[in-house]
Amino acid sequence: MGVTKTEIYKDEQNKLASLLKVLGHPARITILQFIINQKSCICNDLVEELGLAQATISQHLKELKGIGIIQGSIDWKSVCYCIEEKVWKEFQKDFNIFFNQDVKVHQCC
Amino acid sequence: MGVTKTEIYKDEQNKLASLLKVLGHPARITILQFIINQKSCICNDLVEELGLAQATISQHLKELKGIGIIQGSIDWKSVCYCIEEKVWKEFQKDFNIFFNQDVKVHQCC
DNA sequence: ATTTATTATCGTAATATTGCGATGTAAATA
DNA sequence: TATTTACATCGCAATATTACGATAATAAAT
Repeated sequence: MGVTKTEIYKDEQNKLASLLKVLGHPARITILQFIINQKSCICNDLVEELGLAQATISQHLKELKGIGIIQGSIDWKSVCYCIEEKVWKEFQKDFNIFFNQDVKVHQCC
Repeated sequence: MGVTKTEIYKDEQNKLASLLKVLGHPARITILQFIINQKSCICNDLVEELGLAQATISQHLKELKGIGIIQGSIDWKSVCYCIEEKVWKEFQKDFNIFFNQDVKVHQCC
């Protein structure tokens, strides 16, 4: 075993879970914050900032690109990574639908 | 290797990431939704609803309890799982701080 | 054409997660 | 006391993730 049984869930649940999973790593949270804070969006700067190997940063960037939340465009001789606003806003919406639900307490609690 | 280097990140980043990681599984999303929807909060009902083994459900519930988002109290001869409202609201706050940031686009994008 | 700079990918070792059956535990019931 | 009910925990096999060094790949500079 060891494989998540995605087929037993609704698409919506699988989608939300996979977004949260990608965001559920401190390196990727840090990368996103660094990009958002406008300090820079160059891969090498992230390597210096985080102190992880370049291969590792590249791998994390790939996962973030995979969910579409960032996008890389060639700028001079580097790649500039930016937040993909449209996708970011979709995520906000998905998260809000889930987290801003009315949470009622049961009788037994 | 294979170990996340948590020591290189800020506590805040590690905390947010670990919350998101726990939520980043479709079974746990489904369990939360099921509890929220008031249908039931008994472990056995979740076993039937999701179609996973009882041991597996129990494990997922343990992880959710671990971040404090749910709480189990003994009700008759079962355990009633409920959303821990205070923690849920803290999470909402943490997530909103992160996701509702102003996202500006760089010059190069 | 060669070198340099920047990023991506490959292969691998260490570790973590997922899911399950088997077993343990605790309380209610017969 | 023995049995049943409802969960929790253990131990395991399969798979996934994390991080890294080495090595492409690409484009600019020399």
